[in-house]
Amino acid sequence: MPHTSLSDQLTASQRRAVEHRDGPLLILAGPGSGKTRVITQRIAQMVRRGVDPRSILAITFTNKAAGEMADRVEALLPGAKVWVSTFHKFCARLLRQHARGVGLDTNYSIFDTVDQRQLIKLTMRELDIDPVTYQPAKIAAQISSAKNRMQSSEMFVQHYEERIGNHDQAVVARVYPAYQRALLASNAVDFDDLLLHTVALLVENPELRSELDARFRYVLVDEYQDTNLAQYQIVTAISQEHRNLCATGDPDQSIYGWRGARIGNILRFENDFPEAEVVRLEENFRSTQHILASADSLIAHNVERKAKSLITDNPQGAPVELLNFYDERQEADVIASEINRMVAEGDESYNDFAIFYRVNALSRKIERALSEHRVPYQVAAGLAFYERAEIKDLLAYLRLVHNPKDVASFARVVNTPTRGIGKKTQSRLNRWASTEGLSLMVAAAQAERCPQLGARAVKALKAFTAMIEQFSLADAGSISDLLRMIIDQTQLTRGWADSDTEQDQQRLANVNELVTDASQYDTAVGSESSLEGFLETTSLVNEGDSLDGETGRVTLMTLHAAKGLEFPVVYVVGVEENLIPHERSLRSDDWREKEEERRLLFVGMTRAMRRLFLTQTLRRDFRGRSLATIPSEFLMETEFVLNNYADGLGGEWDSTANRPTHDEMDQSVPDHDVPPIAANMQHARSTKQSAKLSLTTAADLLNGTSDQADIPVGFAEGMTVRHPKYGLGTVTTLSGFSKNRAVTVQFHDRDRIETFIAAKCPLQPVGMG
DNA sequence: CAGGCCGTGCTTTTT
DNA sequence: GCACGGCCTG
Repeated sequence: MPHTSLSDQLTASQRRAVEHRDGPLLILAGPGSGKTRVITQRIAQMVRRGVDPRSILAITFTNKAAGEMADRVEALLPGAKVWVSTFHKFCARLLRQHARGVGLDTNYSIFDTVDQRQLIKLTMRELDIDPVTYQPAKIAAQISSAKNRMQSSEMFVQHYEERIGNHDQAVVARVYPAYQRALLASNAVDFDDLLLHTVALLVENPELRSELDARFRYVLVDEYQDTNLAQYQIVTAISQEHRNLCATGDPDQSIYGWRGARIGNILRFENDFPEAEVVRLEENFRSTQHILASADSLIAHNVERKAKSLITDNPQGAPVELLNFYDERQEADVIASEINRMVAEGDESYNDFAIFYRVNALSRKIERALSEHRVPYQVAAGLAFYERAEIKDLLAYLRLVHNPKDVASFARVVNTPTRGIGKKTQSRLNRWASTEGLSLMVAAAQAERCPQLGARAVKALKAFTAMIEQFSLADAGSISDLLRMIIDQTQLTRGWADSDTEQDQQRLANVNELVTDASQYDTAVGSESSLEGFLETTSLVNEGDSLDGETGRVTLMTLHAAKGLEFPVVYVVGVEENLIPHERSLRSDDWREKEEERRLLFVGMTRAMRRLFLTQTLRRDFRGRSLATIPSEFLMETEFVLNNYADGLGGEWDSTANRPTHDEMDQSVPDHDVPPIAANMQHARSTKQSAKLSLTTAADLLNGTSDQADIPVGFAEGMTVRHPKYGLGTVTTLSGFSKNRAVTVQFHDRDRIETFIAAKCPLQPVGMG
């Protein structure tokens, strides 16, 4: 494609981003603004202007994003050697070359979360810390979060000793250093370490840093709003002399703060690089005007952001609809039958639909309704291929062959399948190996020297090590053959083939798939074939990426998983207080957490191209109990028309099954009344009519257009109130409508924060301030 | 050493 | 409400 016509297809700001070559560049790209296209064209443009492709490094977070970008660059510049990689893969490569610099051997293992947990558990046992009282997963999370703050074990311990920490921190202060030592002894790193070791490498070796700075003269980072401290330091470290750092992202789509991502990194880009050019991509090519206006109105309520407008030439489209249901059963049934109706009318096909929810737990009831209504669907969740037990087992054999010090892999397979090396034997071997200073494999090979072990255990251990030692890539010839050899000798799949349980058949199929993967790898890399390379792809690649767009199925996923995708018709279910915003963010004293929740809903809404439905119910099952819900405070910040199904007049919903009669509803839910917001909008009940309706914000409704005579409105933010039990407090938030109007109070005594239903609580207003 | 029973404790999850 | 992990029994 000649580049004149190419530029013609770009908007003015897109062109500015594409044409920009030297110096820092910040691309603030709103949802659906053609960001990936801009980045890839920019790379192509740079190369056409004489930049050496090998001096360009493009970094993404996911393999999927990296793959897409690589494909698009390849299409524009066939054969160009631009390095497109994920952060973790980039660091893994760098560390292979400089492993010694951080105390590792080049054949180090990469521990995933499961390995990590296992090693932490092992470490805790050695420290005599009860893994029941202190859950390894939680300890692991705290260690990971410390690492995200770039707090080494030494720093954590020091920090802990300087001020009195709590019980958990005392445990972490003991486990963290021991865990790091165990990792080193295993010649292994966890995901966080890949980044941290790289930072250490760059800090401790100024000459390496400047070598990389010079080698990667042009650095592009996608989704910059999701970078954590370590990633930020890596990127900035290699952009000091050659300050051609191009950061792209959208602060409004930062939804991984809880994993250490720092929205501040993108917000302060212009401080870090004062000479930066800033390009805003504000034109949206995805959604209708109604959808964008509604999403924009929501996100405008965030304080921590860069103001950015969302504009589109797309048609106005249908208004965003808020569907109000009696309960989640009805919610799921109506969604399922509505999808069927729209498909039957020929407007849409199943793969045009997506259903998003805040927590995975919500998917179950939707899935059930979809199958009952014969709606084909796929769930974007479940265990990733490489996380399945049988795959991990097989890979652990491979890892142990490659890195015999790998404790997690040893522990995983030493008795899988069972070969008489039980827990007792293992812990005796552990203890002995650590006093003797031997790795587990070496200790097991000379188990007869261990006085605590019985003859049978010794025999089993020696047989195990002898078996592992005869596995070698050189002898097997290829990785797939090595895998076949392992499967054959270990009898890992014994019994599965004859078993008629679905699970065993699935396991067998998975194992076969791994062998197929391996042979594909073998042929793809030819003589370069190495255990290292194969293991690296399997530990850093997630198969969950391969969610298909053309399956003819409705897609279900969490709001987090939805980022970066688009669907013609989107349902966001459970837009209720405590779900989104999630209760945890409401309990937090950090207001930023609620803003992240708002961004999460924003991300969900902006996935929609033509139709967007938000849903809420009056009651929802929560941990086995059915509770009255409170509408999400975010609803008041969006624009929608209400389509009420909970009043028995409901729209198109005529499913006879399981629908509560009015009598049932009266009995079971004393406060099931249609809120005024709904009553006010009863004419909005048919989906087909909605396009004719005028837009109303929930806030408008709340401000008196509706009949609310019986509602106590006497609360305001900032007001001081008295509670008979909790004493004085200050009203921090008001949310919900009508009878669901809720008041959140921060009590002055201690840290108590409580939310009440305004109509029913014993709160006495005492005055303002 | 497997299979069942009970108690616990619950977001999100790019790598 | 359900899933996972630990513990106990056959």
